[in-house]
Amino acid sequence: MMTEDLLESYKNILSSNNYKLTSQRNYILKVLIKNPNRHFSADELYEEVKKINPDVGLATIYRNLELFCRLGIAHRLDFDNEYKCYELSIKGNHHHHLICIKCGKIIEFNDRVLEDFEQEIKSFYDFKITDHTIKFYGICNECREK
Amino acid sequence: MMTEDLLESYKNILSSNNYKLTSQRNYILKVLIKNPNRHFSADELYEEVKKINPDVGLATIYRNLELFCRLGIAHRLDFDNEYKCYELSIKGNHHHHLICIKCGKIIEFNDRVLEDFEQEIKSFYDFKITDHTIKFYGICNECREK
DNA sequence: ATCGATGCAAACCTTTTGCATGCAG
DNA sequence: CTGCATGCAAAAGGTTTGCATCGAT
Repeated sequence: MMTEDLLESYKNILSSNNYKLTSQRNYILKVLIKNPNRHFSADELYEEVKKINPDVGLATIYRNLELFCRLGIAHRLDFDNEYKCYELSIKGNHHHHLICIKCGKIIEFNDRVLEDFEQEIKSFYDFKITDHTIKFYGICNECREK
Repeated sequence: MMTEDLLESYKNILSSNNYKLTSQRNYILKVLIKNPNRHFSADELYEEVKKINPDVGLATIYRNLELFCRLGIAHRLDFDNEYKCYELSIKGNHHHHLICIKCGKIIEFNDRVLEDFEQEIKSFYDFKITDHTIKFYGICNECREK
């Protein structure tokens, strides 16, 4: 999907849910779309958006990240951080993380092996799974060589 | 393993690493051992320990939770909370979580199916895995019936 | 014109830190 | 005794909120 189409689809989600298309929301979405692999803290996103529009408020970033999560446009990532991180929920971009416990580097990987496992859990625990996250902790190749 | 043995083994870890066996550490360990299935925030643990010894300080709880994690006695859980949660690292108690997105209930489950998958990741990404966490989000049976 | 969205600053909440005192080894 | 551990209070850091104003519809 092109980035313009992505932006349009997110705008559609906003307006069809009766949220206004403000310039701030536009800027925030553009920054998120331009950096699909980045895990943004509210403050990092704030710094990026300020480069385009220096008058944004940090509170607006927080309020909209929360809104985007509620609308499924973005989602929170739970790392060991002291702060919350977010990324866009792009279909087909489902992935998980390898987290190096030495340098903190995060490697993304895709998986397709968990579907059988999910089915087992679903029947055993009577729990309808809608999403999952997997994190592997370990030592990356660079840290091992040091 | 009996709870007394557990307590002793944790005390051994502390003293063999030259940390003192203070009454506060003793109380904290006892509360954690008495509630092996509970995910404690620092404040919740503080409240429990205060029931035994009303003079503990919250800072002591924080300092010791951090210490216990460094020594492998406990570990952090990364849920969607605003605060950090901890639980004991009991051998043989490795488990993962089903998290209901409606009521927030957390169901623990064991897994033994990921070993092949880990091996694949290890060779493909050249990443030495030492630990992993899996979280499945969904709707539990009770919430589905409502 | 209306009412939601924003910017700013203050408030909030969890976690960390500095410092004097206490106590385990 | 010695130095780590503690309690207290203050500080820090991220996030939320109140309120007046702005601007999308």
